[in-house]
Amino acid sequence: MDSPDKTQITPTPSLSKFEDSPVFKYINSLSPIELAKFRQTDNAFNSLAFLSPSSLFPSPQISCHRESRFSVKRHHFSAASNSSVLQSSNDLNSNEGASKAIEQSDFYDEQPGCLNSGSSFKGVSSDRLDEQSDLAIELPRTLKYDCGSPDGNLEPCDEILKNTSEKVTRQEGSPFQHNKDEGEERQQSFENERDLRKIRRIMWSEESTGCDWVAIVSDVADLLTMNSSIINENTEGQDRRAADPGTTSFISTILQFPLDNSNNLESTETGDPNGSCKQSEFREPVTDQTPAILSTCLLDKLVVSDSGLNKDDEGEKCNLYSHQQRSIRRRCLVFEKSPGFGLHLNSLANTSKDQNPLSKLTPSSMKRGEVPQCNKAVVKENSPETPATVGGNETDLNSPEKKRTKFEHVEENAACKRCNCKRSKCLKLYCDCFAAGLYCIEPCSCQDCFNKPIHENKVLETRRQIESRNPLAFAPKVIRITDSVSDSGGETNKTPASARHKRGCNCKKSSCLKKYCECFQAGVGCSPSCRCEGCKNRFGQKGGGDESESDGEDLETCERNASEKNSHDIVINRSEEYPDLSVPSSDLSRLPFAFSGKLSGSFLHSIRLSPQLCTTQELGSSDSSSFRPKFESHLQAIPEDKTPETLKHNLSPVLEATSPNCKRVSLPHRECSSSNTWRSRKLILRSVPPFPSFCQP
DNA sequence: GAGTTTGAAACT
DNA sequence: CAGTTTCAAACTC
Repeated sequence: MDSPDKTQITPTPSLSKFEDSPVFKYINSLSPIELAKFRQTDNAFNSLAFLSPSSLFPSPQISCHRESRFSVKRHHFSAASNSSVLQSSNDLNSNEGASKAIEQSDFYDEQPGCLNSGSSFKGVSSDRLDEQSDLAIELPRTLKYDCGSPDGNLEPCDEILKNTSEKVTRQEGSPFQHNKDEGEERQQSFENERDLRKIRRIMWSEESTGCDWVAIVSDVADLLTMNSSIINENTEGQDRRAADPGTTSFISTILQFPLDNSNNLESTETGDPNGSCKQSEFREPVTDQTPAILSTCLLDKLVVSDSGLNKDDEGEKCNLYSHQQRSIRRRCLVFEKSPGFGLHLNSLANTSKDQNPLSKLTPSSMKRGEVPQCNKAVVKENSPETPATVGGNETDLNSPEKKRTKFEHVEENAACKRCNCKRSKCLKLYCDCFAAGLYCIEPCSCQDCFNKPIHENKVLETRRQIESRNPLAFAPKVIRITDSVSDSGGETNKTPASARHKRGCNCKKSSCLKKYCECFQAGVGCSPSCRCEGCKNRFGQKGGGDESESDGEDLETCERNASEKNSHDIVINRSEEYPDLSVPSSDLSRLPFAFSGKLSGSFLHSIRLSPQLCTTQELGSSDSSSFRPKFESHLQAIPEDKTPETLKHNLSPVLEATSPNCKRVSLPHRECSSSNTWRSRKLILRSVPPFPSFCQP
C-alpha cells in the first residue's frame, strides 16, 4: 500500500475529532469497556499486570521508583500483556496523540520497516508528541498481531477489529488464563516483542526529550517482568518447547544503543521464527551486547538449556540463540516464580565490561552439566589471594593480553551461582541461591533442596520468617556510595572504597584478606561498622585505610568479581565507573530485571553496572555521551527519605540500591513528582486482587 | 576430592 | 545482646 507521508503523523488536533470517526465508533462498539473507565482503570489493570513479587511481598525496600512515567507508559506495556485491545483503548484514551493510531493503522501495517529500522522513531521530532506517536503506532501493530498476522499478512481493518474484540472478550473473562493455543502464544510473543520495541523506542525518544532514564528503565524493568510472566505462562510445564523467538531477540534489540537503531528488526518484526537466528547472526560481528546483558542477567539460568546442540555453524548459531532464548525463558520463569524475589539482575552487574559474555558462550559451554563456576572462576581470576593471581604474574594480569584472557575466562564462568547446601535445605541464608532470591536449579549440588518452585509456599514462608527476623536479610549486603557530586563537567567522584558492607564483617583470622570476609568478597573496604580484627582489607581498612594498595583496575576488577558472588549489592552512582555507559547508564536487572522490585530498581542498577553496556559503548556508540548528563543528574536527584535506616547509616549523599533479589532496597531516587503517581499506584495495587501465581501460602 | 578453616547465619 | 552451634563457602593439601 501507499505509504502516507510522515506529515500525517502530526499531532492530533483533538481527541474528539477522532472520537467521532467511524473507526473510533466502531471500536467503541466492539469493546465492552467503557471509554470513560479507561483512564480510571488502566492503572489498576496495569498495576495488576505489573504486580511484581516485591509488591506482593512487602519488604523494607520499597521503591519509590514509580514515577509519573509509570502511569503513562506502563499502561501500554502492561496492557499489552493482557489485552492488546485494551491497550489500544488505553492508548486511544490516555494519549491524545494516540487517537491517530487508528488512522495510521494501515499505514504502519504496511510500513513495518519504517518502524523497524528504528530510524523513523529516531527521526521524528524529539517532543513528547513523538512519544505518543510511537505509542499510538502500537495500536495498529497490536491489532495486526492480535489478528495473528505476524507474517506481515495484511488483514482488513474490520477483520482485525473483529478478531481483537473477540480476543479481548476472552481475556477479560480470564485475564490470566494461559494461552494453550499456539497461535495465541505466538501472538503474545509478538505482544512482548512489541512492548519491548516500544521500550526501546521510548528510550530513545525520551532520551532526546530529556526524560528521566531511570523512569524508563524502571518501566522497562517492569515490562520485562511482565514479559517474564508471559513467557512463563507460555512455557511453564513445557520448558523444552521452542523458545519465543520474537521476545528474546527483541529483548536484545531494545536494550541496544542508539547506534543499533538501524539494526534490522525485520525478522523480529515479521515474527519470522528464524529471525532470531538471523538477527543473532547479523549482530555477532559487532558483538551485540544486549544478549550479553540479558544473558548476564540470566546467567544462572543459562546452564539449564538442553544439551542437544548442532555442531554446524548455522545450527550452532541458531542453537546458541535458542539457548539464549531458553535461558531467558528459564530465567523468566524463575523470576516469575521466584518467591517474591522478582527478577534477578544482579548478575548483570557482575560481568566483565570488556566482553560480551554471550559472545563467549558457546553451545558447548552451555551444555547441561557444564556449569560454569562463575564465582570461583571469577574470584580466582581476580582475587589477589587466589592462585590465579598470586601464583601468576600479577603484573601480567594487567597486560592487555592477560586481561583479555582473564575476562574471557570470567565470562565463560560468569554464568551462574549455584549452591552446595546439604543440611539447610536451601532455605536459609547460608544458601547463596536462597539468599539471592533465586531458586536452586539444576547445576546446584544441594541436597534435599526445598528452594524450588514446587516448594514455593515453603520458600515464601521461610523467606517471610527470615525477613521478620531481619527485614534487611535479603537486602543488598553491600552499599556502594559515591559522593555523587558531579562537577559541571559531569565528573563524579568515584572511589570503590566508598562501597561498604551493610553490616560489616567480623573477621578474626582472615585479616579481611580472604573471601571469608564479606567485605573483601564484595570488593569493598571495611568500615567502622566492621568488627574485624587485624583488618588488612586491601579495598580499604577499617581504620581508614584505602585501596591504594591496588591499582584502580584491580580494584575495579576485584570489586566487580567479588560482587559476582555477592549479588547483594547496593550500588550507588556507579555510572561514573563506566562513564561511557550510555544508556542507561542507564543500565538497565539481574534484572530483579530482574527484569524484580526487584526488577525495576535492580534492573536499572544492574544495567548501570553492566559492563556490557560499556562494551557496547566502546564498540562505537558515538552518541552515548549524550545520555550521560541526564543520567547523572538523575542519580543525584535520588531522595533519601525512604532509605532504610540501617542503610542510611552507611550512606552519604546519594544512594541507589540493587538487591540480589533485585529488590529495590531503598532509594526513591526521584523527587517525587513521581510520588503522586507512585502513591496512586500503591492504592491501586491494594485494590487489585493478588496475582494468582504469587499467592502467598 | 577430602579435610580444614573460616565467619555468617541461626539458635539459645 | 552475647555466647554457642550450625552451616556452607573458601581454602589447603
